[in-house]
Amino acid sequence: MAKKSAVGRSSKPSLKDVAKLANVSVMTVSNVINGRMARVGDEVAARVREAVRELNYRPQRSGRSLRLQKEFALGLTVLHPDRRFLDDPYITQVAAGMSNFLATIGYSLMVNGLRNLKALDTLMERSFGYDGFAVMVSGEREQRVQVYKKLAQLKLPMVVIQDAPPPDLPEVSSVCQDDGVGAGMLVERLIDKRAKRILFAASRQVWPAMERRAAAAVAAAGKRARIDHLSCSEDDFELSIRQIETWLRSHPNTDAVMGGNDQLGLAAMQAAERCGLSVPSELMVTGYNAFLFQKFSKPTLCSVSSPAYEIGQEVSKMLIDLINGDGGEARHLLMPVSVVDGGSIG
Amino acid sequence: MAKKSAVGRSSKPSLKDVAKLANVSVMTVSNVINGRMARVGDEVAARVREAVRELNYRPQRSGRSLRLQKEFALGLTVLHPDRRFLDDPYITQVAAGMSNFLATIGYSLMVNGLRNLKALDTLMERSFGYDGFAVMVSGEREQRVQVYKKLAQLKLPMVVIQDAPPPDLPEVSSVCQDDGVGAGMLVERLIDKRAKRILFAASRQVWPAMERRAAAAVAAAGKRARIDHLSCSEDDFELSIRQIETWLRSHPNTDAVMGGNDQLGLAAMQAAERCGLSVPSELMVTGYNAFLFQKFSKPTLCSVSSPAYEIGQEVSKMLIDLINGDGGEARHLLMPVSVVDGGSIG
DNA sequence: CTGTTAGCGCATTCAA
DNA sequence: TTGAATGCGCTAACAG
Repeated sequence: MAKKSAVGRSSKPSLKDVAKLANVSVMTVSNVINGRMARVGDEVAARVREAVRELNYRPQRSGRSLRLQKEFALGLTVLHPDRRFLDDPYITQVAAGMSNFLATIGYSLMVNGLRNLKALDTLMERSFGYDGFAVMVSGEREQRVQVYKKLAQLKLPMVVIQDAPPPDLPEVSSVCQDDGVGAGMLVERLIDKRAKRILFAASRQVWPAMERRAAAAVAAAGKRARIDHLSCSEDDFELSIRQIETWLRSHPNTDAVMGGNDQLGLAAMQAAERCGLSVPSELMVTGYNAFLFQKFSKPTLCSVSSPAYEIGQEVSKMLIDLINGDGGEARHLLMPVSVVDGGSIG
Repeated sequence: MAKKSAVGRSSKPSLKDVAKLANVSVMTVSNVINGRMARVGDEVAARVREAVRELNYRPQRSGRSLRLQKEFALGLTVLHPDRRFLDDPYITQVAAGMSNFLATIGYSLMVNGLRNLKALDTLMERSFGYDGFAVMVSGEREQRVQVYKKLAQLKLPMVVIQDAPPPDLPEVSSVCQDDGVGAGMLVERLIDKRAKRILFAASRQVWPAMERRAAAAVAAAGKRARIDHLSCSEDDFELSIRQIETWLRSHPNTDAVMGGNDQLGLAAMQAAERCGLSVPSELMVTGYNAFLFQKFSKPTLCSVSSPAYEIGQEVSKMLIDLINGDGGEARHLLMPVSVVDGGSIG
């Protein structure tokens, strides 16, 4: 008497069930399902399709994955201390871009929020359900590098979003938007309008892209204008306003505030109002990324449009190429940006 | 000579590789990995762990899934015509709540945006990588019901978010926030402040929750106040403002505008300003859901706090229970809400 | 054109 | 305490 494994067969129908009902072999069913019609006669195919419909059969991913050694999914991993890691519209747009692109090729998107390095360790001990992943990391450069190195140990195709991979990981690709140019264009506009002293208001939680924007602003200003820096609480909007307000009161010769993103730009608008400064005549304000918020103020915020959605698409394409072995060298994509006009600079 | 299958073994290490290196059987490795220490000697366990580290072994999900007939993942499916289906902060919070809860039990979250019914058909033909899913659907009730019925054919655990499942699907659970109470409380406040005529500004893209808010407002007002309705373009903020502005100009006796969400509340604030109406003395304004936006206006928007994040967590728990067979009857959870004060009603 | 065989990685069962 | 056998659902390769 043969030994019996105790694995209950799935309640879901399998190829075998369909094959039995249609009176064909499992391979024939597989061929029909996967559109290999050259290998199946029309009449048989019809019978198979009928059986599929009758049983409400749908291929099971785990079997296919095991056989083909592919998970047919990509991951999006975000390292951010706030539990609402998905709240940032930037991340949201990247996720939508990835999900929509992947849907066209039968892949899925798995999202992962990690609040700290410990969560990363936990994640890494587990098995993964994807063939490659994109990663967005907040925090200081040193910590970010640590994260990238750790993730690289997974030996999975990986693309870094909005940051430069560390130099000792030459095989890792990246996609960034051209924030150097974006911030530079904003500074030019402000200087054109005779700004001599500009405050760059960043979020306290460091994002690499915001650091780049700040650095680019300084570089673009050169000796023509002075750029000050302030880091503001990110999750407490009221606090951000007060921090900028305090700064404006103690530095009354400030001509403009550049927000590291649109939220901070909006905070600056309100800070100006509390100081009795009219925008743009007495204080100019800019934002960055121009998602939903950009139009929420009056006058509307001058900002820079972000290709975050397109970044999601490009990242996905790069990962798919890497998975299929068409990757070649690591690529570093720089997506163009453009200024979105708004009354906040006149 | 034995036939050889052409399936290349994975480049990733498997239990077999670890077993060979540690000079034990695969089962011993499996037992160590899964913490079944009662079945393994300490010395052997240490040897296994060393081998695991050396090979950088991580269990492969596909094998485990196939064996246990579980995918260890849940899905979040959103039906919304905009490609930026994830942009709404509501969805974002639900996703974060799900993802964070699932991370604690070793599950993953897969997100799916569907722009129309055709995309739904495409999705349904494919194999799934999850054991159950939550669904948020926009559109008219009739279309929504059609979607729920179709999805129910998957025979997977399913929970509807922010809508009532159709009566002929008694096995489907749901989670809603108590928008009847929320909208009612807002109306009470407005009537307390002597509002007689109130405009409810909804988005043109129908969401069931917004319909409920509108209906609850009418019910709460009774004969004490008149509730008018306006549907506004959702993605074009400037257009929303103009639509509300037009309405206010032609109905000067309006006392208050209730926005179906905070974006619409903000649009109403700007429309008021364009009409020269001061808020709240000449026109009161409320929003709904109180995510990021609520504080963006001056005065801040009176709104209703949404437990969207908690909904994400509850939905996940319900789905996990259903998957584990602890489900019992269909449950219909109603999450409490509370009013968030703001200067926009005085 | 259709069927048979084999094995992907894992965990349950039973034997040693 | 450890090992061997078995099969979950699927598809490449080959045989008929």
